[in-house]
Amino acid sequence: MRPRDAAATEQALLDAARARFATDGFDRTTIRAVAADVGVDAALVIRYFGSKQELFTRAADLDLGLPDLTGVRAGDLARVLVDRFFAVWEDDPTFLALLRAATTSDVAAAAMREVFAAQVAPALAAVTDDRPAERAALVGATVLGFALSRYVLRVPPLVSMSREDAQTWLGPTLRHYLLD
Amino acid sequence: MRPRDAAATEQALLDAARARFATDGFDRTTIRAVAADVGVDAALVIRYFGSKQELFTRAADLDLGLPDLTGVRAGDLARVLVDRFFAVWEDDPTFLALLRAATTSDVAAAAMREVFAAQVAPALAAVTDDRPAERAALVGATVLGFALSRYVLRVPPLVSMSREDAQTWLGPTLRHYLLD
DNA sequence: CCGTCATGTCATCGACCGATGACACGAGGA
DNA sequence: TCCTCGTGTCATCGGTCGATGACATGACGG
Repeated sequence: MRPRDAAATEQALLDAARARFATDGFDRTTIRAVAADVGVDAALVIRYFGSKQELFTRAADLDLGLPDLTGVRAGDLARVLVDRFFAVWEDDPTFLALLRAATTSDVAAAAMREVFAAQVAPALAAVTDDRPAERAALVGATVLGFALSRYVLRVPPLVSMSREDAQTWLGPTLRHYLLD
Repeated sequence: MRPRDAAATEQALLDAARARFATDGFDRTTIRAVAADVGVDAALVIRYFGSKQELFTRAADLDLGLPDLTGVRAGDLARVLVDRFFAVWEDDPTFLALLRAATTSDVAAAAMREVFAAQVAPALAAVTDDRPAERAALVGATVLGFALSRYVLRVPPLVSMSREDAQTWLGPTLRHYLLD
């Protein structure tokens, strides 16, 4: 029996929503399904979050956890970034939810740009001061393209690629965008 | 007054559907809207294509027009590929429609994989015979990430990037994936 | 033991969508 | 001229969704 605990219920709804948004995208995710996953009535979701859009905004709040790259040696950059990549994409459905939603929702696309502007660009600015926004965007595009192909499109050679191989392939690309 | 020409009407519906799918994605595109764009009744769309899914499949049939890369010098590879990139993404809404749909539809994702397998991989196999599938997938991921960031997410530094700059940035990456 | 309020449910609304089948129109041939 | 058939329309169905507001329930304090 679920205890009558609003905070816990709200958290459970956010978790369920993240999972649904990640696998189904924004449009195909229904408030009814999220509520059913948690075992409550759909009306409760609206009561807590006001609207489906607001539920998404709350569920897709994202922290990439990028470390301070100041002083990281050039040779270690790729390893650090690719490690973060796998942590963010494989251990947490949030980014996948955001990506799936961003292709059909302006609000989600704006949220994604905000992640770049607030987290990626500042972190990478510690590595270079030549056209940092452009370089950060290219790194972002690289990461998104790899994630899209591997986790969404499921292109076979990328699905089965080991983390080490990913490191080996992506490393020189990331270094090129950041340092060349 | 539209002449009563089934073939022309069907073609107009396919064009309108491509445009709608490209901007709105699969779910938000309605048969009613496509029909209204052409000026016919929604029932006619169903009569011609059977279902919305089938309409999409017909509309998203895609030809990348990749040239034969045999004998293209390494220094020219990037230019050729980036040229094709812009032709495919900026002059034709088909790929954008496929990309938007692929993030929320297994059928569209499968269609995208098919494009890789049938067009990208064979074309790039002419350049290398060391792990060609892996290399082609990485090139594809690069291209998709750039397109996603530029045309869908509209990340500012990429939106305003000139073709020449795109060439300069992406060139070494593509060469790395194809030749290193 | 009772009342209150937070927590959660139920019934329902209005809108929209994909799809169906019957019907209208109009050009071209017998 | 009239009939036929290709082309397109109309009315409608069944279903789903987000959202709303009234109502139920149960824990906790007095």
